[in-house]
Amino acid sequence: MTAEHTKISEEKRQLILNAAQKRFAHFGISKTSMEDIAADIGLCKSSLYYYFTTKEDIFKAVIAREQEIFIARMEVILKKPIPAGDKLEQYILNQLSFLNELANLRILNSQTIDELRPVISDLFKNFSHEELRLMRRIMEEGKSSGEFAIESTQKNAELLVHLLQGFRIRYSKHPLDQFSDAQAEYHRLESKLKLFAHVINNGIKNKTNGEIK
Amino acid sequence: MTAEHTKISEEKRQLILNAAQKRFAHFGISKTSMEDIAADIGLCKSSLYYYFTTKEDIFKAVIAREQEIFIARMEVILKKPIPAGDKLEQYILNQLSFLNELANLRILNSQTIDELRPVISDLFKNFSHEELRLMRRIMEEGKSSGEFAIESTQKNAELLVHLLQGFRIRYSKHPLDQFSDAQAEYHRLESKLKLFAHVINNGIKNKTNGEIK
DNA sequence: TTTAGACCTTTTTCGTCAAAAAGTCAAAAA
DNA sequence: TTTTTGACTTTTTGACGAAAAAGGTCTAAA
Repeated sequence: MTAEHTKISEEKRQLILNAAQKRFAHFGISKTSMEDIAADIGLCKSSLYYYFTTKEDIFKAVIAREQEIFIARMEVILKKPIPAGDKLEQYILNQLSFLNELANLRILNSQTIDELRPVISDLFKNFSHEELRLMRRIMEEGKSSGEFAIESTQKNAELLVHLLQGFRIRYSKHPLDQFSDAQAEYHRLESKLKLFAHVINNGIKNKTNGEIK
Repeated sequence: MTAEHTKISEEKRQLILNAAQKRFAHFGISKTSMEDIAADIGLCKSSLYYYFTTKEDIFKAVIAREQEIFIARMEVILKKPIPAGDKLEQYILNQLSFLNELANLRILNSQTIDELRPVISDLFKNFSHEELRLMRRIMEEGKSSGEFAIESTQKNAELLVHLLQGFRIRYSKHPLDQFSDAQAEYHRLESKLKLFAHVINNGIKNKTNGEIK
């Protein structure tokens, strides 16, 4: 019987992931040892192997959890009884929080990427697929309601997802917390995302709804 | 008297840059020695130091030249007697060739980036500034002619440049030549950029011109 | 079911040293 | 005067092996 089946085990798994995530964010993956993680929650190193098979497994779980949280939050948005354009805007604005979390995790740190390229690549592919699924739903909804004037929901969804992913990468190269005032930077980024949502919405909407920024 | 002042010198400088660029593309920066570059054009290593102060200097010059070529090509587009929307589209579509050249140069190779982070950062900042200047000109032109319905030319230009830069980074992570059929991948990317141009154009244009994809 | 300690194996780290590459300079060549 | 060179010094790299650290396994015990 594997550990995940009991409630207690699942809680401890989360504890381990929390500790690992903090360590990873502070020191990076390679500078975080299994002993460190174990010590943080008062366990012996070998106990971690009861819950996870390898260190890489823990890393994957940390990222996957973060991605699942993001996807879940987006699912909530998709279920709201609001126009597709508004959903799109909220989706775009939510990049902000996700961006911060990823940046803190230093997944994008090039050293980390070199070490774990295939792992990250897999996680990224899967996540990308999920994002695309959500975005396509927004597109389909907007198209079938006549709100969006688009031809291919697939292509438009792909474009948007890729733009957002590029945006994330670009901004995680210039992390917010480093230099300038983080708060100000945050607001600047937010207003950029708002403009982005506005332009895109304008760009794919039917010509009936008219106001311009 | 420095070397750049004579015509002969300038030509030799370009020869050196060509040789260096080829080497960098093939073997990466660290695996290219000054001797290699010199030998390629039948010179002695120490002669290179007559034209460039350091190896890093050569690298910077290679990148800068590539960026200048891109900027110059965009300047040509800006001078054409066509609507701002068409200029914008052409600007966006030209990402494609630039992307390939950058990818070939392996600037984005993470090892390289780690070695030369501050250098690249500087070059990137300057280039970013140039791009912004060009994009702002397109925005201003479109706004003053009434073609674009935008409020802040600065903010819209910034948004577009950042989206394009993100797009470039994203796609250079998945280089074209590697796996799948390069030709097919190229066309897919091109059609994505076309859609991008279309959506953006639609998004910022006045409501008078109406056709929808 | 969960944990810890002993244990083994693999990976990193660290020092050292020789080779390679970067960079300097005065003199020669054009 | 501009350009090139070879001899030179300084700095960086890569290989090697020993020691330390970290990853991972297993059994006994709580």
